[in-house]
Amino acid sequence: MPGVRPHPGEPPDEAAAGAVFAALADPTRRHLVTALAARSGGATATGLAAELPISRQAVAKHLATLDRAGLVSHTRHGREQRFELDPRPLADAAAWLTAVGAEWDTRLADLQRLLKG
Amino acid sequence: MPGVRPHPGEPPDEAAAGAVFAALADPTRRHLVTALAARSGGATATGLAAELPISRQAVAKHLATLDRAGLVSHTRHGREQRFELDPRPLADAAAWLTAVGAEWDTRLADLQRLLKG
DNA sequence: ACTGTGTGCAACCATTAGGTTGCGCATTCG
DNA sequence: CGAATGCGCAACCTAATGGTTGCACACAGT
Repeated sequence: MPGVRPHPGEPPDEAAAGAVFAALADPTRRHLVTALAARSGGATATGLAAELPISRQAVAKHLATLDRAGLVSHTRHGREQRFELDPRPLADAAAWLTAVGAEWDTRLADLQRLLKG
Repeated sequence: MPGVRPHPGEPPDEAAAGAVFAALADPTRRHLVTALAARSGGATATGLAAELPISRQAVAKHLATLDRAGLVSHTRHGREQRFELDPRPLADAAAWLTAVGAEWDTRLADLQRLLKG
């Protein structure tokens, strides 16, 4: 199961997490990610653009952004290029989130322990 | 433990997750979030700006952005305004990530089951 | 009462981001 | 071969973003 399984022991990769957050900051990109998550066979830029109100080139740009964040892998198949989701960086982002939440929780616990005596 | 504890049963809040991703897309904002996670007492804009290479107003803008995303709560204390981390929206973002990862995993499993049998 | 410190508001600036159109090239299909 | 389809590249436009400076106002401490 290569999906999202954050492991508390590993220090969160700030750079990778930041790249993922930046990539997922755009609603269109989030839609593309969910669309790719539902198509295990992968999809083409034109195919994805067909179900969106924007042009193919805009989709291609978004896919390039997702590629730079490591969230997508592209394979040339004849004259068409299929994009497939790579969920591994999602784990880095999830790890960052849980790390911050955990830090907060421990700080809060420290504070309460301090107040109680 | 009010921190990050994603619950698979609940459908992920797309809007909240998107707001969190957009908020955390900026490295300065991520730094502010981690800094606030380490200070359970909260911090002021000027205090946070002191340990950053940018102006107080820039920090204030970032804090306002984090506030809009629900990641921070501000309380006026005399003439100074203290900002405190609110980690709850982080759970929405984490839930979104795990949901996408889980979707991908099941799609992949379906595909492999299809190929094998 | 006066001075200093912390905020808030506004104008302004440069860069990035999301999107479009147009064109040229390669590959598949009739 | 010729037509159509899918991509990639480049130029361009607009709006948003991250940052700055300047100023006015409120509250604290002496």
